[in-house]
Amino acid sequence: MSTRSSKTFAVRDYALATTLDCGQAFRWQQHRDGWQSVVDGRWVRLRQISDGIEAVAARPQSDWHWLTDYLQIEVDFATILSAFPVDPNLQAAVKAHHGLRLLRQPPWECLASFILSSTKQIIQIRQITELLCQRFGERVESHGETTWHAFPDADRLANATEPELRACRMGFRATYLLEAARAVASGQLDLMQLRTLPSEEVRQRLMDLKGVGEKIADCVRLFAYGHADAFPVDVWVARALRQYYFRGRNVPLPRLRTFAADRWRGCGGYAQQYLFHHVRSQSGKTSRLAKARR
DNA sequence: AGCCAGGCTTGGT
DNA sequence: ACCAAGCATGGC
Repeated sequence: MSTRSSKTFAVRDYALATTLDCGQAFRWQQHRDGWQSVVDGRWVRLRQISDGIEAVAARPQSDWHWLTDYLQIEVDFATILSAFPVDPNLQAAVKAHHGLRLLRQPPWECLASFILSSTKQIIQIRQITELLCQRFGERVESHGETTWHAFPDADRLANATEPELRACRMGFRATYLLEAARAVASGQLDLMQLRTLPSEEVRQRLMDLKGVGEKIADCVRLFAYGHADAFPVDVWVARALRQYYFRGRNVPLPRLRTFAADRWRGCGGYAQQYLFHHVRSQSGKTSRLAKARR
């Protein structure tokens, strides 16, 4: 078995930049032609190359499973698409963002990040997460100038104080994060065990936490546990659904959820990510156009 | 039921 | 330049 600090993964139909920067994970930073972050406590730099992804770690790795699992590079893209019902709107989104993938994130980091995400915009979630990692995460070995920290584990955060967390500018979310950290650290909530439980039960156990509603529970189901049916509905997805399927009518959230569950059956997760990204990037375009016209 | 709770970015004026 | 809106959860 080779142990080198860099490795090339052959993978087709993988839009690395879009995948890392589309609001499912919050710690990826662009660096020249690549992307850097900490995955499961290991610093890594990724770069899109022809027919694959090149990874550089801080030190030699005999086993890259931590990364291949995170990136889900074994997933066959065509299989995902073939599960979608015929749908011009979704087809347009898939065409525009071909190769956008879902990541498989470590459950605690995912849960904590999305607790911090409530009523926050992506850029702010990044800022809060960065502060949290700098102040509470273990320093990790890396290449380059920047210092990197692991995402702080639940034990560490369970021993933090609410004011310390608030100082990371998370506001009222501090109590929710602290409660979640204590539940996980004490073993009262076993995130590993959730892997083995049925979807509905996972959802319920997550929603038992204060600060975790339907949307955030579904984000964790989708991005950490890989539940293909999870369909988190945030403002953007709601906007996309109303625009594409209800002629812009003001359809209430619960109706949108049942609509999505019915339309995509078990495979709404990927559809949701495409709709989310598509409607967001279109919104950016149209507002820039509106500005340019003036 | 409707408002508030951090705070930072974006968009409209 | 300034000001409002957005954000998605729980508590009052």
